Amino acid sequence: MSGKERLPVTGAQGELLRLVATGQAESRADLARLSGLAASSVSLRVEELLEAGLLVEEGSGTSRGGRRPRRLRLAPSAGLLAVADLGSHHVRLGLLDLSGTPLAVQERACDIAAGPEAVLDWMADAFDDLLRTRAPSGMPLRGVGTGIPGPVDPASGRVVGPSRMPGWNNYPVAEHLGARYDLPVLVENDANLMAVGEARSWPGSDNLMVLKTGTGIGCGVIVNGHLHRGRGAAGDISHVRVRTDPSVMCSCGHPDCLEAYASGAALMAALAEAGIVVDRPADIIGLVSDAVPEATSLVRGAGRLIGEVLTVLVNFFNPDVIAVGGSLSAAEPLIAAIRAAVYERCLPLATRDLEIAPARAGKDVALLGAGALLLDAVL
Amino acid sequence: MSGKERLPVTGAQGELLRLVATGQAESRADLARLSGLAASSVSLRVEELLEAGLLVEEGSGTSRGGRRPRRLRLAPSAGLLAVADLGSHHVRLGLLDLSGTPLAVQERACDIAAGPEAVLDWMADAFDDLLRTRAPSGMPLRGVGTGIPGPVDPASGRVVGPSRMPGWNNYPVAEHLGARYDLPVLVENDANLMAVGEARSWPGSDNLMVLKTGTGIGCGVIVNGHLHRGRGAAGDISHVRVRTDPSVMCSCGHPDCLEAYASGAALMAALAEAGIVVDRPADIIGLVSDAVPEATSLVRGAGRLIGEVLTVLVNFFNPDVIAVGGSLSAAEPLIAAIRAAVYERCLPLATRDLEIAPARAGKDVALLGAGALLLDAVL
DNA sequence: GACACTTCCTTCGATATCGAAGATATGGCG
DNA sequence: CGCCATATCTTCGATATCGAAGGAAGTGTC
Repeated sequence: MSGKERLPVTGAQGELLRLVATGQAESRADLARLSGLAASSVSLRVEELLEAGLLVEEGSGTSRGGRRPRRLRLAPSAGLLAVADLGSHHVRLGLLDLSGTPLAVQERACDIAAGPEAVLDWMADAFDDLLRTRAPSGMPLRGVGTGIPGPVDPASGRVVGPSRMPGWNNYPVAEHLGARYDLPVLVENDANLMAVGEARSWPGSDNLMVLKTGTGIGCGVIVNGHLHRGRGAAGDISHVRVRTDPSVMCSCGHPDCLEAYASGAALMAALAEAGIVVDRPADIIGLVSDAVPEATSLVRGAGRLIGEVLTVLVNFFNPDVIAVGGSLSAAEPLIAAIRAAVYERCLPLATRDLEIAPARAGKDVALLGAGALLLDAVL
Repeated sequence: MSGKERLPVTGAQGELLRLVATGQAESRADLARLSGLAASSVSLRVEELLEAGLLVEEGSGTSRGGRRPRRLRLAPSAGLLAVADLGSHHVRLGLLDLSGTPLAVQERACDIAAGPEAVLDWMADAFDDLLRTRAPSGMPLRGVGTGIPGPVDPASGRVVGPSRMPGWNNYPVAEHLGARYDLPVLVENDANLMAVGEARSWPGSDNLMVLKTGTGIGCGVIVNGHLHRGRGAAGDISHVRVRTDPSVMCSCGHPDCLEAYASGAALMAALAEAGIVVDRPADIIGLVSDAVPEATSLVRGAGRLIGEVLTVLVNFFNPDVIAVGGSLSAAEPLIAAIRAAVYERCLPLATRDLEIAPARAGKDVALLGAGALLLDAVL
């Protein structure tokens, strides 16, 4: 994160604007309740925001037994956020309004191995392209953010020791983007962005684990409503040792990592050994739907291993929700096996109200997450 | 937690008083920096607190290159907290001033199996006794708190499904104490209190795991400077399945729990099989110091198992510090083995700045933790 | 020891927030 | 339909906070 606030708002105004943008508040009364400010102060600030053209009043909401609230919304002209989710072989790009609603999203092929400068410049060109062709004119860009498929040092916005991003190690991504856009810039691990985005689909739940099951196994953690970064690598579960019979060496140099057995890559390798060749982890879903026994059995085994790792974390962390996303999450046996392992082995107190479910937020989760985090930097 | 604020302080005053009480601030200038209030506002509030007799001005601090600050301290007459740490066979009782400094501490035998009403009434009698004999007269009691060796529902102050506290299940501890003292009452799991107390000895570290190695294995978690409770059972690591050869059934009904191998109770049982009989887990320390090979080997094995469980949690949670306390923590091989396992197996990013060390805060940690949490309810 | 510089704390007018009271709009009920 | 209860929003005087300016009490330097 870098850059400065760009919106002409003072202290309390930003707080109010954020509450409206995130959809938590729809009226002055909501704002008073959520912000803790007096109703009269809210009215004054809202008045200023209306005059500044950042908020608009639009019709009225539903009555809660008394006078109907006058509904407040973010002005469409308040601005845009440009966000991306960088994967190993493709990137998802989007324009969001300040409330985090996507105005335009597209997916393009992109080889991350081309190196940081090429990829980031290409990404920025793609942003400019989107802005030119898909954005209503006169809407200012307020922030830029991207997800990275590897560890990111949140303070510096650098990539730190990525395993599958040759040439990116220690590259100052935020700085590079900041040089092109004089705006708040967000650089964050992709699983973390997914967690932030997914968390918005679980109102009322403040502690979540969000799994990303694809080629690898990622995980983002929301504690008390906020992304937990630890020292920058928090949420990793893929290099945990699992209990298995044959010993397999993981690319990280340790034996028997979860990733070496339960990741999409590992499943594809195992299928290939059985003579079934697929291109992408997502193709495994089709095999499972078609009831190909090898695939189903492998997926179930992966779920069991993931579940066993989760037992430790569920006892320790006591989340409200474990949301399973990523390309493998559509496989029902996967989630079923995870549930079985967790519910069997964990403390009753820890699983009493625990929900283990497929992710709800759809393909744009990471973009939504980037938008949510960027909003904090912009307001 | 229940009861109301008792101190006659309004909003900002409480915040300032807390900063002084916790030792974070010693002067008006400190208060201004830490509270975010303007220096002028701080002066006004401090003036009121001085007049109310809650703060006193006492000499001057050391210069930081300019005028020396006028040192502020909590008035001794501001009040007292009565805190206890209930164990299976003994209880530690203390009186603290509002800054959390112990004025009197004592340990008494006490059988928790006598049931909640008997134990709690006995505890309250002991508090009254301490107040009568050890407290300067005229110092009002401001809050009461106790640690419980089992899970506590933080909202209701009830014990929930304890394993070694017959008769306590679902008992409303906070309510019972609240009926006797019309004051803020705190009831919390003992490992959690220990974590809160220990965290104060690690300034600058916001994410900690604090282990309590004794008869059982407890763990408290501090995330972002605050105790993480999850749904009430967070921090449990004792019923995690470990990789061992012979299968042993744990009292919880599952095979191969960490507790069944690495707890003080398990070590004592294993020593007994080798013909070495000890009374308490703490006695094992002596055996290790005397280089009794069976003891050393067992302790090292326990450390390795604990360390293996911690690898998962370190990768996931990325703490700054793992502090190891409890009666077994004085055994050097235990911590050495934990360190070895964690540093060998965890991601470099997660262990880069991780400190694994014996707990620093001494025997009164839990009492200090209770004081720290109570302070939030009192101010 | 005079001087510049730093930090601490207070004074005082400007500004932001509060809270009680009232104005406005709505649903429910006899 | 009239009236009450409820909720939303505004008005306005009281209060709390701020911030700039300045006084007080140090340190360090020549």
